[in-house]
Amino acid sequence: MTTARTPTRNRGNRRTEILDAAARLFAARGFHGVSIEDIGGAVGISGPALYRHFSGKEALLAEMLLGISSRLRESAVAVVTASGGPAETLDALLNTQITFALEQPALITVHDRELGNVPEPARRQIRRLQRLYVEEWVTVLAELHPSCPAARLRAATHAVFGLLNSTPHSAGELPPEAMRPLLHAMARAAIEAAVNAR
Amino acid sequence: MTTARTPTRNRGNRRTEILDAAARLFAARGFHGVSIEDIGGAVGISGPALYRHFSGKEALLAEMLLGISSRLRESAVAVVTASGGPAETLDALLNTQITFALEQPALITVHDRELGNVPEPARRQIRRLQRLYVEEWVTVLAELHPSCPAARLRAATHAVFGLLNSTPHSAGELPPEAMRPLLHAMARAAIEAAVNAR
DNA sequence: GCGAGATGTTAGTCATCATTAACGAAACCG
DNA sequence: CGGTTTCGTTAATGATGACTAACATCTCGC
Repeated sequence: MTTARTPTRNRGNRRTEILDAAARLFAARGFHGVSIEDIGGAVGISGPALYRHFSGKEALLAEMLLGISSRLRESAVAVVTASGGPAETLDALLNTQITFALEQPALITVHDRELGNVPEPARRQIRRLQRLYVEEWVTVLAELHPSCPAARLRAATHAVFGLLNSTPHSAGELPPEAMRPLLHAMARAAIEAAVNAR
Repeated sequence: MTTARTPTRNRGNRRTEILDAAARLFAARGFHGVSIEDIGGAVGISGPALYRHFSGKEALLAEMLLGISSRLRESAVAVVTASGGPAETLDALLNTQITFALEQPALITVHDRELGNVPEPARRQIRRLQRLYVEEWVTVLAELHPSCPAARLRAATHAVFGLLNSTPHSAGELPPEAMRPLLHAMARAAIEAAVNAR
């Protein structure tokens, strides 16, 4: 009915298009605050058509979170293996996380709010990837500061994530070109302070 | 039926008891992920009894967020007016925010996730209180660093909130006695770095 | 002792929503 | 072309959940 849409070249794009729209909606209103109809509407199809692409709402969320955490983890691994010294590695880790936070604020938001709504086979896997991601950071920090206990490094890492992921809240305060070095400098300084215990 | 409960000395406590339980549930599963029945069950009453205390689920959330943001704002005002120099004031602001984040992680979580579910008369007021709270911080920071543009101070403030409010994620990594000075040192260093632009 | 108010309870009601069913049409394959 | 796959559509269906109604009970002020 809706004229000749979808020129068939949308081969695998529908899925990612749906995932993108759903991420925005979930970030804005929460998983349970968004209906299947809302998600479909956001990409121009309506309601149950989603079931041609995903087996259900929870499966859609699971794939979304799995995608985010594995992308993050992969980029961290890439940075760490390609590395020169640990100081440059830390810099690169900061840069990738900042880029992600600035470019995909919706994904960042969903990533640390909605894990509880993922059903169990996938949840464990996502948690595992998240843990591995944190451990990449902790390992690099431990190389830089071997005398600092791991628990403190882990706590500091979480705090830095909080700092960097605050961008969804401060959207619009500064242009991204200014935000990027600001976040980098703040995070670096915070890490230094965390490690130089008293 | 349920024996002789509620010795009548629970005069205004039921409301706050309900608000506490609801905060924990909302923090864990999100506003739409929690039913009226769940909230009632968490305080030993069941379901529609809540309507004896609140006019509805959204009103309950509104009162919760209003309470949080006005408490935060009040404590900031108290700190600022009682102040010696700006440096001590900033320290005191950090301490109150850290105390709040460590002692009431559920409230912190709800506070920056669920504003979108508050209906409109109250939402504006909560936003206003949040804005005023941020401005208390920005004012103090501006006294300390007059040459730094306000937009940058605001962005830095949001980033520091992200850092301090990360405690719900890092729960259990360190005991609160260790967490408190760690967060304080990290936040202080991050602010210094933010202000010493390049 | 007794009406009133406060606080609960259980049984509807009415929406919303995820999911399924049954059906259509375009594109691709042969 | 004719059949199959792909991607949509619009009706059910069945749960769940917010809110209302009708009905106790308990404590108090008097």
